Amino acid sequence: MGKYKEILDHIARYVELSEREIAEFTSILKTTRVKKRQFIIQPGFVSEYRNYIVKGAVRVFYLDDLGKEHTVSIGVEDWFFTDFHSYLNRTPAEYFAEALEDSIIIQMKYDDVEELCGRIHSLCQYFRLYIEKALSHSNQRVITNISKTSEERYWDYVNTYPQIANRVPQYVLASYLGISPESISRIRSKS
Amino acid sequence: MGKYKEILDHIARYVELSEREIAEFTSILKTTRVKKRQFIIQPGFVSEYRNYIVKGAVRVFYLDDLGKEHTVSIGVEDWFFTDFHSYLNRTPAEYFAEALEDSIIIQMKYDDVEELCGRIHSLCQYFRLYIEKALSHSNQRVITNISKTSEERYWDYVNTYPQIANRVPQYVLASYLGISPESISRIRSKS
DNA sequence: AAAAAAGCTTGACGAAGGTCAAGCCCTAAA
DNA sequence: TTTAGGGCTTGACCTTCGTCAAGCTTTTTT
Repeated sequence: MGKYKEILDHIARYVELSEREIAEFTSILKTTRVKKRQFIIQPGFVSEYRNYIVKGAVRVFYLDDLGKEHTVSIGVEDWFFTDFHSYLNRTPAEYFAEALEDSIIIQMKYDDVEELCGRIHSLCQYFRLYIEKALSHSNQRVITNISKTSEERYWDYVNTYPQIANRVPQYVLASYLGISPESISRIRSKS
Repeated sequence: MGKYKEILDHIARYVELSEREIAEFTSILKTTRVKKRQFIIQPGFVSEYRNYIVKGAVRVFYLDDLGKEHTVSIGVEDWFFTDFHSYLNRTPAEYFAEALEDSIIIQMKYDDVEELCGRIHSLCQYFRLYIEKALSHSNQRVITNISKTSEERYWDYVNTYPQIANRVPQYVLASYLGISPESISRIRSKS
């Protein structure tokens, strides 16, 4: 079971699973390798899985009517991602998920997760606690977006996630923060 | 138990609770009445409760360094609100929650909710499912904020929540959408 | 190693929307 | 019914930031 060490450690930070529960949980997992620039989720197809990044980096983005990209999330090791709306409602995705590097991800199907959460209380607890944190984080992002200037948002991000900011292309960061790449360039050149 | 009908109906849309579980759950609930303009959460104090609105309207907002208000959420009947970060971490709140009308809210304490979620599987399921939906919604709001113009955001909101838009002051809606009240006024006068 | 693709920078320009200030309107209290 | 306060509107102005275009640098591919 060494191959699922990372995700099991992640869960262990929230709840304790028995040997039997671990076995049941890992039985629904599937490891997938993707190459840089490969899509894991595409509009039109249902986002069947919750995806956990073991190694690499992935961004989720929305392509608007004018062809502009808007990044929903940037994930590296130990992050989950999916098109949540598509995943929860089994409707076609509206977002792309694209590997920014060659990556290894662990995937778990909606039906399997729901079935296990229905049977295993501690797993249900884990997902509840994890998602609550994610929600608090998402709320914070909304407020940051409407209350701070571009420059503040940029430096906040770079200071909070310096390793991610160095790792992803600047235009990805720009579309995550809602700033044009040119403006990011100008902000950087000021100092 | 007629007094908890609304919130129990809300839960019943996600999971089924036994008589005994309903009794345990309602035992941790407390009903509070607040007057218009009264604060339910204030910066500096821990947001102890998850709050459910039975009747009335409440907004949660952040006051920035320059004294500008930024609305995190606008809730009416059948909505939950809290300062999630404060509630989850038992740290002082950063947001205000203010009654926009005389309101009736149901409150449940963090410790009580956690204790019950640890014991009652279906309640844990309920919160998990509800929060997952809230997260998907919050993600959507982030994307709307960075990808649409002020005018689009305004009309989207008014079309999606016409009854809320009519019920709350325009400056509240403005600070929710990240637009100045003057601009909202101009957008409206165009048509 | 050469060619192509992807990403970053800089400048000129313009539009969207914020700020400030004044006045109006409506509700609720005296 | 008058007055005060809260909320909304309108105008003038100005700042921020996005767009377009061109050139440069770095990375990837053949």
